Amino acid sequence: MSKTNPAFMSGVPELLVLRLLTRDEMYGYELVKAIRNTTLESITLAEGVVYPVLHNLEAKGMLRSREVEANGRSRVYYKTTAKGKRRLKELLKEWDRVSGGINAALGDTYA
Amino acid sequence: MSKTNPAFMSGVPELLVLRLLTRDEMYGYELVKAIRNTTLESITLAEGVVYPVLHNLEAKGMLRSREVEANGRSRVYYKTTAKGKRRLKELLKEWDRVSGGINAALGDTYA
DNA sequence: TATATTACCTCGTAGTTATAGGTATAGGCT
DNA sequence: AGCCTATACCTATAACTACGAGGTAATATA
Repeated sequence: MSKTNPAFMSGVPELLVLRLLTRDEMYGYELVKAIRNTTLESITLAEGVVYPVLHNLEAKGMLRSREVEANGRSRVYYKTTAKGKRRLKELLKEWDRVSGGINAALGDTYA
Repeated sequence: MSKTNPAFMSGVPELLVLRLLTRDEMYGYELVKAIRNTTLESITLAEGVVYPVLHNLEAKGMLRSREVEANGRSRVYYKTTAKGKRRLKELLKEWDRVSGGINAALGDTYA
C-alpha cells in the first residue's frame, strides 16, 4: 500500500548493488538499468534510491569509485572492494535464511 | 548490521501473520511460536513485533478477534477476514515478484 | 526549437521492525 | 515459602531506509 515502505524491499538495493558491482564495474546510471534487466523487469530502483546507496557503501569502504570522462559527460564508475564482498556474502546468507524461512511457511499447507 | 531494520524483513511480519491466521485461528503467544516453527527456526518474531501487527491488522479490518478464557488466563484469538485474504493474495504476488527478481539477478553469472 | 536521453545529485517523508521494558497468573522445584 | 520458568497480554521509543519529487547540465534527436 505504502510507496515509501514497500513490502520485501528492505536490504534489496544494497544486495543488488553489491552483487552487480562485484560482477562488473559500472556507473550509477548504467547500474539502474542493469538492475531492471537482471531482475527481469521485476524490480526497478530509481536513481534516487541507487545513488544514495552508492555513496553510503563507498563511505563504508564497500565500494571504490573512479571518475571517467566519456562523451563530454563525466561518469563515476564503482566496483566492490574486498570488504564489500564480505558484506555481500553476509547478505546472501541472510537472503537464503529469510527467503527459505518464508517459503517454508508458505509451503506447508498443514501446520 | 542494524538491529531495528534488518535486511529482507519488510513486509514479512504482515505476510506471515496473515498466512498463518488464514490457515488456523490462533492467539498471539501461540502465533509467535507457530512463526518460529513453520519457518523452520529461520525466522523468529518477538512478541513486541507480533502484537502490534495483530492490532494494526485488526484495526484495518484484516483480522477479526474474539476473547476466550482458558486456564484462568484470557486469550485473544485472531482469524483472517475476507479483506485480509485479499491483502494476503496481494502480498503473495508481491513476494513472488520480488523474490523472483532477486533470484534472477543472483542467478545469472553472466550479465 | 523542443523534447528525450544521458548522467549526476539531494532532501524530506513515511512507515515499520526491533529492542526494551511492563503487567499478571500458573506451575514446578528446592 | 521462595524462586524461576512458562504462559499471555501489552506499549513506547528509536532507528533505519526506500521512495518520490525535485534539481542541474550536456548531448542527441525530431
